[in-house]
Amino acid sequence: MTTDISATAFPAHEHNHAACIADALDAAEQHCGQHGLRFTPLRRQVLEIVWSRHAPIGAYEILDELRSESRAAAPPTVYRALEFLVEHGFVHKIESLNAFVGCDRPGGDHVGQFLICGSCQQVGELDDPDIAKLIVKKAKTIGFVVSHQTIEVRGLCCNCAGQAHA
Amino acid sequence: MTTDISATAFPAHEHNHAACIADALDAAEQHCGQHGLRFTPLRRQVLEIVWSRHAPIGAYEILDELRSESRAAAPPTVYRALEFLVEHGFVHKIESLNAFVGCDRPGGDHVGQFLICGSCQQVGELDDPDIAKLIVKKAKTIGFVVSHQTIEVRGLCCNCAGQAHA
DNA sequence: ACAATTTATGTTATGTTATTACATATTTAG
DNA sequence: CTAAATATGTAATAACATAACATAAATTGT
Repeated sequence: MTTDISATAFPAHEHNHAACIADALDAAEQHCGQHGLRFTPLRRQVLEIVWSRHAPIGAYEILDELRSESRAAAPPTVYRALEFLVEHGFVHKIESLNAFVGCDRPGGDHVGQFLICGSCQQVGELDDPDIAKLIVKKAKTIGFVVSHQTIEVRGLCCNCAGQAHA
Repeated sequence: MTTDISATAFPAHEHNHAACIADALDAAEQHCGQHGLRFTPLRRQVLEIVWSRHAPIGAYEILDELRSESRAAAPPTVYRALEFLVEHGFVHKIESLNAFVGCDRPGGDHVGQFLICGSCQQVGELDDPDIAKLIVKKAKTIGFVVSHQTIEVRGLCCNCAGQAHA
């Protein structure tokens, strides 16, 4: 069993979140530099807003935040920045919430398996090749060829599951 | 490997679709009878519309269809019927499409694993306990307790994958 | 059979999420 | 330094979903 847990998996309450943000921005900046992508001020600003917490944020909340940071913005401003960030793996969309979370592993070719805590709303990301492979294998038994997987799991995170019976 | 393929998995073009619909309506009616649920004319009508094809249908398309069948309807009419149908497992929502597909196995306690063909748009449903169990097991390794899984897979179905290199 | 209650549906309005279309500005390449 | 490509600004609207309240129909207890 080769479980590979992302660094975004349910950090403790007291963790140094400023460092999370800085690391994510640095990783994005580096990736863009290496791949000839333009990490513009707007894109950086939107990514920083997405990373303001480890929980999904909606496009219109990002919009409000941009405006409160006194940048002219309308929905396309946000959706275009998100499109870029999602395309290059800096952000994932949580389909079942119509909201977005940061990802600290640029490149975007991995399968995001999201664990969404119903109590604290935080999202952890499992990037487990065993799960991905099993799905490909099972789909193949009925002749289905997989190109992309959306996996979003509800439940209680390690922090909140413990408190439940406290 | 105990793959359990749903009857809703990519029927051939020539299949008897009227029978699909009839079976689904019968199954729903029977389930409701056995569980004291009210399978009202509206709910039956909406379920029938959802079953009109093996591809997801949006709420507003259902609404249009209802109106064309000369029933007074507004969005809540549709969403309330869908809420009932989803709750009891007659219909699933495809989160990544904001659309709905029929399910022929009432009860609703199974994990729906959806295979969405990018070519013909049809949706097959895999209901594979191995996948579900593996996800629960992997989540547990980081202390996450699973309550519900959303699995939506893109790719090409058995009919369309073959044609690709034709 | 009838009133009380619950459940389902009708109706209007509005909230939320996302895109189209076109103008302007900025960056990159020749 | 111009031309082309890319990114952003702006206005309007499309697509998806729910809130709130009125009415109708079915169920329950008497």
